[in-house]
Amino acid sequence: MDKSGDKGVSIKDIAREAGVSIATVSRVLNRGEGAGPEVRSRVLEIVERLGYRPNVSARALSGRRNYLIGVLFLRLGGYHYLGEVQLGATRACRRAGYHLLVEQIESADGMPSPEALAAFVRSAAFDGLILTPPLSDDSHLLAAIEDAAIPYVRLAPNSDEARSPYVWMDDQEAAREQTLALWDLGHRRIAYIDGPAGHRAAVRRKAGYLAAMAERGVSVPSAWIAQGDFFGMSGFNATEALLALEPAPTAIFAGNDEMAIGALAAAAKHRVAVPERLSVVGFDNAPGGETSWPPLTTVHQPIAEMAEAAVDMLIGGFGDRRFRARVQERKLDYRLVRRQSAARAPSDIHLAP
Amino acid sequence: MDKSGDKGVSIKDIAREAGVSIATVSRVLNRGEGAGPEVRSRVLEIVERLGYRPNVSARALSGRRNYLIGVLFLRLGGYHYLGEVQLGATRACRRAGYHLLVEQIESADGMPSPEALAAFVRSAAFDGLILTPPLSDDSHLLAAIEDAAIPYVRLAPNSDEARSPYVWMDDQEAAREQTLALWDLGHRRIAYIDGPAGHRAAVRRKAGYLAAMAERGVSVPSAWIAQGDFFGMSGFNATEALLALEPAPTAIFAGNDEMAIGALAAAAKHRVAVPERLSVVGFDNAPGGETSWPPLTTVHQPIAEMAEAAVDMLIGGFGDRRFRARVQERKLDYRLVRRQSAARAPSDIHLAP
DNA sequence: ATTGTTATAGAAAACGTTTTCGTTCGCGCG
DNA sequence: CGCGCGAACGAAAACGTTTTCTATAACAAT
Repeated sequence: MDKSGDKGVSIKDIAREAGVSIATVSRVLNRGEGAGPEVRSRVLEIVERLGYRPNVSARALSGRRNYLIGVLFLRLGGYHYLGEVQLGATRACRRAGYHLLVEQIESADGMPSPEALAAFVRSAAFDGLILTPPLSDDSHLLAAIEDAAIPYVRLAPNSDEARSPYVWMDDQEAAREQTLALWDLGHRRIAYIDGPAGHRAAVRRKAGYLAAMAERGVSVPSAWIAQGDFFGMSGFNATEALLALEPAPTAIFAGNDEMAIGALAAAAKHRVAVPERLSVVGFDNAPGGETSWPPLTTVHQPIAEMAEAAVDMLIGGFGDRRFRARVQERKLDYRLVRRQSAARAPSDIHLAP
Repeated sequence: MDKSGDKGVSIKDIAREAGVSIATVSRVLNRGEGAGPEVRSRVLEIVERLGYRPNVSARALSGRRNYLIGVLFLRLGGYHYLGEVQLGATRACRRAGYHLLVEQIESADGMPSPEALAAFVRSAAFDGLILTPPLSDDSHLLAAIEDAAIPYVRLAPNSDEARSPYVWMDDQEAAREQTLALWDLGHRRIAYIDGPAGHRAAVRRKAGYLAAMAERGVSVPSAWIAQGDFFGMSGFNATEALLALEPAPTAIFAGNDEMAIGALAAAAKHRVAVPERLSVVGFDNAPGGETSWPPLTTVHQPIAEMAEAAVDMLIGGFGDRRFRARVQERKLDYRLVRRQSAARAPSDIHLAP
């Protein structure tokens, strides 16, 4: 099809064909201006015809931009979050001609070594970085990135909000609403399964739960709050403990869907009917919640959209020298997803006519 | 800490510090030879001390290599596969100093447009590509990649095995074993939920199921084979249909775990006790299978290891001009995971002493 | 008419490597 | 003693861009 040699067509080929210098071609391509309209359209036409694609490496080497955005990810729970972030970020990158490099950090214990993170930050020449929780709050990492002077946007940071632009969702308000919805179904003994300490989502969601309970004048016994880690197994274990309580809670609010699904499994094991005797609700709208039995009532979190917004923010800020200083913030909406794992509290039956 | 200017230390800094030319430094770094032992150790020491990292772009521009490997992924079911592939591939890349670019292809219907794929292949300068199913069998894509002369390794290809190196697992044998295990538990009416047409894993697993049934002299009624698409919901629907059969199957083998979990949900909905009245088994060892109730009997597929092997194969073949021609193949082992969703067939009870 | 200003466009430097091609030097061999 | 040869290393070209600097032309303002 192409009569050219072996490797791709370069800017020189375009310049020769159009009878102009490579500088002109470059100008036309990067900023529309800087060339006469006649020359511009000729160059553009030839670029199209020859299927010219700028060499990323050369471009990176020469100019400031690398057209590369990195996402740092630490696995915590399943891959749903990762997948969605990646989907949204890829979308935004493609739109702007950028590429996405996702690094999944492995760590035996909770946190990866600061050196590993710093090494990664320096290893590739990113134009910008997206940080996902709980990395959004890793101060070593933040320092390393700032040291390298790389612009970054955080997803759902839990602290130091003024430190960088960020994208978030009101986890606390959503959890409050979710709790209140249980209350309105007649539940009074509502237990909560917490996520890992320090994780933003965990902290905020618990705060929302507590706020709702306080609003209704209930003081929450510490036994009602079980510790989890966002993995399904912890939800299972926590629920077994919660069900052994006397009196047992009539509803369990799990900090994320994976734990909620674990809770469902524990209830099934102990033959506690859901939602007849126990209501279970989660948070995230993870895919497993649709095909659990009963299907899970949860909160939809627009993860892909958040990632998309973060990348747009990042790319939009590239011209800006003082990007980091001028902190922007973008808040996205949640949505309650009512399925069948939550229903009226059993004690309510006695009150029925 | 570092007394240097703003941006990183370059090969020139090393050369100056060591009192040699940059050519020498480059030689020392790339092939250990080409310099005297005294000079070599001096250079190495300075590199270490100054924390020098070669600039990827410059290296890419100059040499042949770009130190970049791409993974093409089309979502089918959840993100478990993607996450694991990415984890394994990242590991292998990091070991060899490469970077990984994951592209998640979106598509409304089954397959993405050939143009979109071709554009992606050309867009970034990959040294090599990893293809995951079902993209492993997309002939348009394969042609585009070969046209661009990019080495590639396929994960679990379903056809044209001689076309490129590939990594696989014996899905068929595993499915056969899984089916036989159900047989040995006394099950005779074993139904199967198939994956999407054309998907290698679906095809092979079904073949294994059929082979096992044939081995035991059972002719499988077409009603026992339900059509699914690897998403959980399809397993749910298929199971409702299967349970309505007369006589109903005593065991259901779902082509993947997500569908198996859907099957569990359908059983729960219809109050069919698992595993007492119905056994359900899956395939993949996805995370949701651990926290379902009952925990799912399945087959562990070493996805991360397969991806790791694929990347190693790719990088190992880079020196090799005729990489594609000299087809290698690497087979990894599966492992049956026995949990509690499968047990002796109910009819067996009558045969008990 | 002269000067200043602006738009257009080319020449060339710069980016940080790898690699090719020499040059120098020491040394074994005739 | 002279010659050739290999090892060690430096000079410089090349990779494909972006960007700065400069030159020219066109045109407005004096």
